[in-house]
Amino acid sequence: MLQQLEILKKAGLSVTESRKTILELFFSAQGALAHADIEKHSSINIDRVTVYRTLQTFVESGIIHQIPTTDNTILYALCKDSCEAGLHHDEHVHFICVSCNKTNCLDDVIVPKVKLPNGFLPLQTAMVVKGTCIDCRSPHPQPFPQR
Amino acid sequence: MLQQLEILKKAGLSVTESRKTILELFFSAQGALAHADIEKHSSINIDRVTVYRTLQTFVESGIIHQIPTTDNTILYALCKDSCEAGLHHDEHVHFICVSCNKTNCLDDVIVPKVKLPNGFLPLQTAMVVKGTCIDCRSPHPQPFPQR
DNA sequence: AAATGATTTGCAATATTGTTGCAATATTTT
DNA sequence: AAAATATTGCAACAATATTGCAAATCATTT
Repeated sequence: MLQQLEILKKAGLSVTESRKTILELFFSAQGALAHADIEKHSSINIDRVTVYRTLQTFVESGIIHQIPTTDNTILYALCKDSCEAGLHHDEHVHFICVSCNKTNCLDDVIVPKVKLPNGFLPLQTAMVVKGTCIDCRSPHPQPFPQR
Repeated sequence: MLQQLEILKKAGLSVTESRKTILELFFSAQGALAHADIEKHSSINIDRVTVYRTLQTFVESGIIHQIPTTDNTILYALCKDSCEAGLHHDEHVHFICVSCNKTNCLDDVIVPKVKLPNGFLPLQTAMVVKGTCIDCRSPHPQPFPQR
């Protein structure tokens, strides 16, 4: 709660109810969130348009980062420490569980550098692993699949 | 032309005009294609729905593979040799140029293995690099940005 | 604390994108 | 060539995304 406020201020953003609420949701979520997850969240009553604009603002301010997917959605997750506005240092691996459908940031697994052909200049690299997560392999799996 | 026909037959698919046309488009394209690229392609007059279904069929048959993006689209590109139906061996790096917006398969750059935390079981890994491609760094860049 | 100015929000309208059922058509098989 | 199967296009619909603008909220100054 205190933390959220500081994040917004540090990013130079106005502190509004919507932004606080959405930020809080990210903190309490166990994985990455899609636009639809936020919009349809039971305890939230924020206009679709505001959600779109808030997510965009947060990305531009380095508060959250995007995770690419192959299902016409964009997933968003909190940036750890210091992502500068616009330029994200989120060079960690993302894991999408095909069973429970949760997406986790593996913050400790950094994306390895690859050698590109001559002339290709990399700026940012995303790595997304699909598979089965630890919860779904443990003896007590989630009762219901998520998202 | 001959090649396209064989690909369809080998995949056990009916050889139809739509499929031949779309496959041909992939062969003549310089990069990956999104649904919209195909639908809006000048010389093509295929129903939206057919395009959706064709892309889905091609993915399931191992003819094309999907490339995840962070812009609410899915990109598709031809699979090189042997992708089995459903299970793709497209473990190469994809490069999205932030200047001309073309996406290339870097077929020779294979995705490195990463060590995941205990309990995480990987099935498939995607790696997408954003940056500047060789064409846009060369002395004669594309006159107009694409896509 | 109130007034001011700047920013943000929600609504409405619109545009774009994706899905489903079904009849007509095309393809494959016999 | 006819029968059986599969594909296509249309129509209707559903879901998702974008824009302009007035009302409301927030930050700043007094």
